[in-house]
Amino acid sequence: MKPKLTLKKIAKELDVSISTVSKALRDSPEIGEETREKIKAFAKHYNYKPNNIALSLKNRKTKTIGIIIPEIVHHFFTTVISGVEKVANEMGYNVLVCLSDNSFDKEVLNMEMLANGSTDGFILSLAKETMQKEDYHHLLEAINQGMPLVLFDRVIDQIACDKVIIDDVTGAKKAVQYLVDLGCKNIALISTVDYVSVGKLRTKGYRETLEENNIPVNEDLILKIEEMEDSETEIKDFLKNKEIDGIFAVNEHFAISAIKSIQEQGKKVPEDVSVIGFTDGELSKRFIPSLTTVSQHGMRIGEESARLLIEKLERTPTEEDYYKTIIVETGLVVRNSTKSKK
Amino acid sequence: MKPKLTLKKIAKELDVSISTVSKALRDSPEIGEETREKIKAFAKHYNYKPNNIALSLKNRKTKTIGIIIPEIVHHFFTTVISGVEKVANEMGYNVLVCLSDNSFDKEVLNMEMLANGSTDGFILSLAKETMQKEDYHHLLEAINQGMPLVLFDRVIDQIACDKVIIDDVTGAKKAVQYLVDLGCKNIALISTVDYVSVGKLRTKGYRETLEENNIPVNEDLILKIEEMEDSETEIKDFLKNKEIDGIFAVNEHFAISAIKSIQEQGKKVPEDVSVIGFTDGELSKRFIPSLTTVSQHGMRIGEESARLLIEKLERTPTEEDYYKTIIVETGLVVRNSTKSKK
DNA sequence: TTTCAACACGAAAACGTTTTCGTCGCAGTG
DNA sequence: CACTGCGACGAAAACGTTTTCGTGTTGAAA
Repeated sequence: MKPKLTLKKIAKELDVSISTVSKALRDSPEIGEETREKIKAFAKHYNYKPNNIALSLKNRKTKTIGIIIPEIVHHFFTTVISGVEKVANEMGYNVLVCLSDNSFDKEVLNMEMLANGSTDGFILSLAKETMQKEDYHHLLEAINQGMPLVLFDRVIDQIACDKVIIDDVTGAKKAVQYLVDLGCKNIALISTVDYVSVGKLRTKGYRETLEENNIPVNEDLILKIEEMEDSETEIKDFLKNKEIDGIFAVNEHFAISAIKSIQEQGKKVPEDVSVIGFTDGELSKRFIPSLTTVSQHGMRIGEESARLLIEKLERTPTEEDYYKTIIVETGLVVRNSTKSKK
Repeated sequence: MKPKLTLKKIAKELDVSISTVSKALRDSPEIGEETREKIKAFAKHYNYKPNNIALSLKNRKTKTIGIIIPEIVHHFFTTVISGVEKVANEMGYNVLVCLSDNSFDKEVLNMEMLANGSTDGFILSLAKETMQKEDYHHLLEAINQGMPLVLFDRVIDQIACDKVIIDDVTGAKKAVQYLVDLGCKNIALISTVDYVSVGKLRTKGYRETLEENNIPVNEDLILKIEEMEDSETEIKDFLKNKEIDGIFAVNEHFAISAIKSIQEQGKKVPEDVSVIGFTDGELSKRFIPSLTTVSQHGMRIGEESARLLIEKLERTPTEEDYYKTIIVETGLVVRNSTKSKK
């Protein structure tokens, strides 16, 4: 086990000064050709790699970006990570991934851990608990310390920073309109509680579409779920004895639970009931019947977030500060959980 | 935007020396009570946090561990990450996640990125391409530089380091034996190519179990899949015109593709064919019929890996080096893709 | 009054870089 | 010969810590 090679060791070995070694390796014209070649040959031969920690300290930047997500089980978030990774690595950045487990405290803790030098900036999707508490002091603090912040997916208006979102309202509208066009008259909505912005916005799209089509909104057909754990039984109860021919669910899991319940009732999907989910994950593809979903392009979201963040990181400090919000459009992926259009 | 508070600034502000501030904050008895309290009050009020980079440089350790995984779409890997995160955070470590995308080059690149100071040690599951090339110089190099390494899931014997694996052979045996006990006579195996150790070992379990039950192994009933992309059609072709009543697949996806194909043939699962998969992911639970699977406890694997790594990191250098291999047992989760036992 | 601990604090080195600013020797010029 | 200029290199500061080793000031003991 040989300890890592440093400039100092090279310098001693070749009997020159540290500065000379540093300059030679960076191709400074100050150094004579002979010495330069000698040093470079030596460094290459012994596989010298500069120590990133020292560089970070010197440059006051780490070339890594932190991404904090509420949960990794959602396939959506994993595709976002891939997108961030892709762009970040292209630009020479590392990516540090942390999980908040939807807990406010863990989110704060994670940010504090990363803010003390580990990271140049953040990409994050807020924990459910955070949105509930509406306590954003940790975000403000980061911004205040000059750490750029990009919010994605679960964002809030109150914070001034770059944001990458999908158009939830329009996405929901596409889905519900599709159901209406299919001839559905009684369309149920299975959503999350309103403090998750996603739930609120998709609900909005649902309502607006119905109104636009002169279909009265029946509050009995709207279910708001608080706890993921109980969702399956809640949905089952909700669908009991209801006359519906269409369901719009705000995520895969709800959609699938709904289909199961429908089938247990002896009805068929899509013949009797058409179901559309949100978020195009592995489940949607593989489930039988495969799910018609609103697809949000996680990869794109990750890429855009990373680009936004790195842009902020690399701009000269004099440049004007202004914040962008990028909207990544959604698509409707039609599969087998909806009737085919005639 | 206020720049971060440092010891130096506190020192200047309070008109003491840097050393005094440092000592006061670390409760050194060298410092008089009055000064100590004054400094601590000031630091707390202005929310001083030591700079991790500087600490890393000084201590020559970063308190972060890097985890490199081949792909994140496998739900299994995400649970491993959670396990690592959990233990790591408990012990005051950060976790840096990188994806190799199953590419040898990306794996090497990632390791090089992390090895230069970003990380104290590695937890990794080898890329498919790496196992194919059998080129492990990057692993050896890391070990050589004194960076502990823990391999999990996809491991190789040639490298001397800590390992966390599941007992693939036994896991496969459990599954196949279960099928045999169900009365299946013609059990097919859908596996990956042999250089993925997982594929090889599970195949071994399959063969052994059949032999133990005096069932001849029929090579025509064994499918080895190279490319995930083509798996669906390959499986469909494979299952055509075959008299089988049981299938053991080495992962969820293969199992589900198999079920789909079976159903398209007009046969029923589990009435006509019982199917067992490997890896208990979201898909297995949600699919209809829900999948009977061999469950490998990713969370446990992650936890054990992290524990192993941190143990190595924190042992005093004089202690004897020796390597452990931890085997995390598998379970059989019985669901609806297999006939019920009579 | 001198001497010596004990106390409270500061100076400086070290971690591994980069970069600014010397400095030294030598060649060329007048 | 005296100056200038330049090529080639080194010293040192800086990034933010921790820690070792002073050092100056007390108060008390001799």
